[in-house]
Amino acid sequence: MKNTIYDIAKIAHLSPAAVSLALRDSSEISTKTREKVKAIARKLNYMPNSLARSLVVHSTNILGVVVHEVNSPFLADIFQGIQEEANRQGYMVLYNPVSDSRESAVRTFVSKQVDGLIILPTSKTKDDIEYLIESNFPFVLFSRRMFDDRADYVVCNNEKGAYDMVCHLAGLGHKRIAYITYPAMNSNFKERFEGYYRALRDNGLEASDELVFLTRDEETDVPQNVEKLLSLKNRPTAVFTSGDIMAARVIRMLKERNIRVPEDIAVTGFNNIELSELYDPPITTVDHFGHEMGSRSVKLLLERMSGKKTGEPEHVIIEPKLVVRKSCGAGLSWAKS
Amino acid sequence: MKNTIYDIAKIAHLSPAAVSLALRDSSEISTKTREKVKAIARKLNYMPNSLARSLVVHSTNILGVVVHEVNSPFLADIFQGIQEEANRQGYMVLYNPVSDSRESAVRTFVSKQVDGLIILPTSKTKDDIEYLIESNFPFVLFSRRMFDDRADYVVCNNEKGAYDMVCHLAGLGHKRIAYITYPAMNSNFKERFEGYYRALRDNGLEASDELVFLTRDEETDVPQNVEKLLSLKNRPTAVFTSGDIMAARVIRMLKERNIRVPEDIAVTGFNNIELSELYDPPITTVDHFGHEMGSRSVKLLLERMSGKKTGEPEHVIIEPKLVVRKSCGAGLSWAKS
DNA sequence: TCAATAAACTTAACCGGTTAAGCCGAGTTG
DNA sequence: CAACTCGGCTTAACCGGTTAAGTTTATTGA
Repeated sequence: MKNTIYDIAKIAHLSPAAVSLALRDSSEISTKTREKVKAIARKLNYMPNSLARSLVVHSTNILGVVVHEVNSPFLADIFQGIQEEANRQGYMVLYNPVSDSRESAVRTFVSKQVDGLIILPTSKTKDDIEYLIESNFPFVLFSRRMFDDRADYVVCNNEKGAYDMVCHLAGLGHKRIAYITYPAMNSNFKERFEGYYRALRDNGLEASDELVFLTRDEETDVPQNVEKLLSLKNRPTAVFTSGDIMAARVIRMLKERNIRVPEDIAVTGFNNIELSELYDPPITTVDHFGHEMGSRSVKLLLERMSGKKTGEPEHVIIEPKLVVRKSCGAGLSWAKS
Repeated sequence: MKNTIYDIAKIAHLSPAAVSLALRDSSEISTKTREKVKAIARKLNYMPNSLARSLVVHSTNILGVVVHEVNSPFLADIFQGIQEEANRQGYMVLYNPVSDSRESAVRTFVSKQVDGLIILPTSKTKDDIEYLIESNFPFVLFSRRMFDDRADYVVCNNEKGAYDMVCHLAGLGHKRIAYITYPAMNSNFKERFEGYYRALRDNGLEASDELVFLTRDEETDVPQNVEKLLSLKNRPTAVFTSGDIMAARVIRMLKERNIRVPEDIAVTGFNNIELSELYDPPITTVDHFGHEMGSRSVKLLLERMSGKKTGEPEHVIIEPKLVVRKSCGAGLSWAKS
């Protein structure tokens, strides 16, 4: 059942090398024997063993993806982008052990001889990335800025995204704009903070600590934060959140308290995950172009792997786009006042 | 930079075989040399080449996953389950080319020498599965019933899920229960149909063609179907949908027409994806236990691979669970009438 | 004390391909 | 007609590990 080129060679009265060449359509073999070889291969249901090939050609056509949080919906379209681009270019994608604490996922990947790595950098991957840089192994980071001067990465311009969103809210007439966010534990959230503050400044709006709400755990902290927000003497009329899921949670919580969204309070999100379009009301958000982020990551990685691109790390910054839907109250009469 | 056991052997004045044994903690090697070898390996930053190993031991510790629709949210928790269980057992997961039409994903996987395959069967995979059965390659199907007598699979009891849901709606007092669904193109949808009808029968309710709405494309067909549904002379008071996303779409559409959910019309879904808990109102649905489906698939596959399980194909049927939330109107007073 | 046994390695074949180098006979050229 | 070219194939080394079988030395048992 398991046939090799040796089996074919025997039947065809050829050397294994000839079979190998024939199967790969080498011009060194006559058309006649090529056909013969292929016919036999077909008859035997022959399947080449990629391992053997990879071992000698030093390439597996596999890309590794390293992420520690797998099920984040904001990763969904990024993965999709990675997949599609990788497949288009003839690569398969191998995902890392989710909770593989025994051993570093990166090491495992290198051992498996993947041709390149696509990594969502976290504090956990720091050592691994150092290792990759040292060993000159091709990789690209995505979604977060890290190792700025030493690594390729493709990220979204989070500062701009947040800035645009808050400007949009300000443009609708909102004076007090709250911000509910994850703590600034990585570049994404740091930059969204900066965008938020810059927008407030540029629009002459007050920036106050009481308008910023940190949530570590969505399930428990969001309710608390919403309560705090509502109890403010001068209640905000808009709340920008650093994620669509968070926005959805906030919206529902407000509605449960009979506060209308967007009529009483506008709520907006970030990322533009599938949910935001489906939600009621549809959530105004900023599209981080995850699909593009994924495909660009792959493209950049492949360029680096091919050796065409050398030297300075390249930093791809994807410009996000404001997606105006209902939850911000755009077009409502009160907003014009 | 790229070291092999030969490099280590040279330095340690040993044979490559000894190094190989030492690195794998074979008892055939003295503790002293083992330590020496490991020290050298560490110093050289040695990484074993899995390909070489796999080539001779005939195992890659990689599982392949074949799906044609990648981004379905109902796959998210299944994937998660597959990942986690696979990793727990020391396997990595390789995903198939999304749109790989050039060549069958299954063939590619077999060529890459994955140890086993987890397949969401569709009409496209029919030939591939025949091939796998013939060549006695270990695989397991999931989510859909197919090749009943010849393949292992793990599926959700869709008939029961639909039955329970419709019974629940009937129990709330609904007399006319509509069903908006994808066409019965696979076992899942077929079974949900059966469950729907059985529940109607068992509750003495009318089953009429005008209550069943087929949607092929959610974006375009759902609005149309909702219109049709609303224009029915005897308007249904509940609509069961064959998916949470569909349910969300229906709910929003109804609300846009100022029809309250669940007060005017109850709407329920299927699968219990993340969205359904977040939605407003939270969607009553049936949990298909995707995570468990994923992990059970892996477990079953590994049993088959190990040779411990032989003979008759095993069919794992996961019992779904009704998840009552708000969208069905449970607890509302009108429902009791 | 000497064969038998065990411990600790080494040798060499092997996994299933690829590929550089070599070989051979037919055709071309000077 | 010798020299050369070249198409078409074979040989053999190689990729980087694993493993069965063999070797050597120390240990044990009778």
